[in-house]
Amino acid sequence: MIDVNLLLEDFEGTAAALARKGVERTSLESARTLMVERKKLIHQIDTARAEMNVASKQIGMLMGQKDLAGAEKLKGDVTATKTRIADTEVALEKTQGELDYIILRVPNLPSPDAPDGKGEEDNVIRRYENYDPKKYEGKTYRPHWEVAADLDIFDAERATKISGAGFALMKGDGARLLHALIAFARNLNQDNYLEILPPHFVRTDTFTATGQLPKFEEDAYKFRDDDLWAIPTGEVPLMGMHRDEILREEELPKRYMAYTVCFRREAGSAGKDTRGFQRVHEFHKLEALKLCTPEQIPAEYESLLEDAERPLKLLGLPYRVVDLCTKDLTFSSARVMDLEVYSPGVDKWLEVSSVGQFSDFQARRGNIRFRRGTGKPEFVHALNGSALATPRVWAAVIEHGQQADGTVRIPDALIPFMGKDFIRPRPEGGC
RNA sequence: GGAGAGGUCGCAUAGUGGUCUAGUGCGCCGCACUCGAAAUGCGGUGAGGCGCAAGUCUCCGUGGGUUCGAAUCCCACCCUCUCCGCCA
Repeated sequence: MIDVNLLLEDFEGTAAALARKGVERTSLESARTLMVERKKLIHQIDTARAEMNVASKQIGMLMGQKDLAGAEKLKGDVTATKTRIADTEVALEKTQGELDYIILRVPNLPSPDAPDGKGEEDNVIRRYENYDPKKYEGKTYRPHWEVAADLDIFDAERATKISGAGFALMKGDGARLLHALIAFARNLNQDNYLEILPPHFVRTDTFTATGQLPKFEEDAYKFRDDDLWAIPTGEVPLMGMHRDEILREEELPKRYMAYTVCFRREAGSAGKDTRGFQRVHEFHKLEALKLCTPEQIPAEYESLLEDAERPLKLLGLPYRVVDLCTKDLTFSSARVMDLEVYSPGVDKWLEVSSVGQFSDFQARRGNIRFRRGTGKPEFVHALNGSALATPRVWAAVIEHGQQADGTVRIPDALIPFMGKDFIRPRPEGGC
């Protein structure tokens, strides 16, 4: 959530920044009015409570002096004050509820550096890497699901048989490729990130603190008998780790990575990008996340972007870096660079990583702070991105490595993790 | 899953209805003493809200309840420890 005090301290500036994300000025004005009302009510309640505390103390003194009549009289006064407090509290609760409703739906302020725009078409392509259009001219590239089906390393029908639509099942070298990709990426980052292997199921309070609820409730898997949710990304447990903590400035930046399975219901996206391996309910991902001070953001963001690009470079995949415009930024992000790999099989650019700055938007929700010396706690700033997301990178390796004879060439960098240089059809009867 | 014990201001502890606006020790910060340090002494030492400020309100695992008044009593839940049972 945003800092609500911004609405009182710098309403015009805040409204202008949020307008770049398409936020209506009227809802912000309502929030500001509610803020003023809220402060007024809190002041009334505090004053009344102070009266009550004094009176209660006097009652204790009178009782000690055996002045029961005096005590009884005061009790009556306190009861009246209590009623008044209760009434004001009801009003406060209502005001707070209305304020929360608005504020929880206000997106993060975009970074001043983020390009202006009205939608996807205004995103700015910063650069292309390893991409030469001529390389694909006059050549036929089959989509990954065809190549994979012929090699029998991916079995969508049986995945559907056992779990329903939207699930993947990998076989033989397909499964091996997935593990190789993850191991490869973990290796690349092992010196710069502390690896965490977190739980995949988290409690409602964690899910709420990291901003998944209420917004993504429809897209999450919930357990029937326990208060647990299946994580849609490793970001959830990683952000949850330091919830309600005050870190020391010297501890920052914290750099974490976590390999997790990610679970998403993808409700409402049926039929969209669903072919092959592009959108599934369960996939594997290595997530990188950093917590830092505001001053550390530029350097940490740059290195995070490099870390997200490195595997793509080493795998020899053509990709481009897309600077998302204000309107295309997600709810909680201030700045995002999408990494999109070119898929020659479908002639499309597919997002494989979103490297984002979230400023203190998430930390405020999760109450993650740090302290400079003996100063007041401040909220930490968060950055995160996929260090490697398997479904799409897996597909890209298959498409780019496909050979005329139906085999798939494994990129050199991946061979040590794959244990072989080609994926070939399995011999009949062999394992 | 069953039985028992317990969760207090960074750590350790005290506190069983009214100077607890939570005491003490350790740690930490400041000052004094010192050439400097140790030791010692004195003072301070959490988070959040409201307020220009003085100040004030809330927080003793969480949420309810009883009471004029709750760390303290009652209920539910969460977590930790010990023992028993069950089980990869």
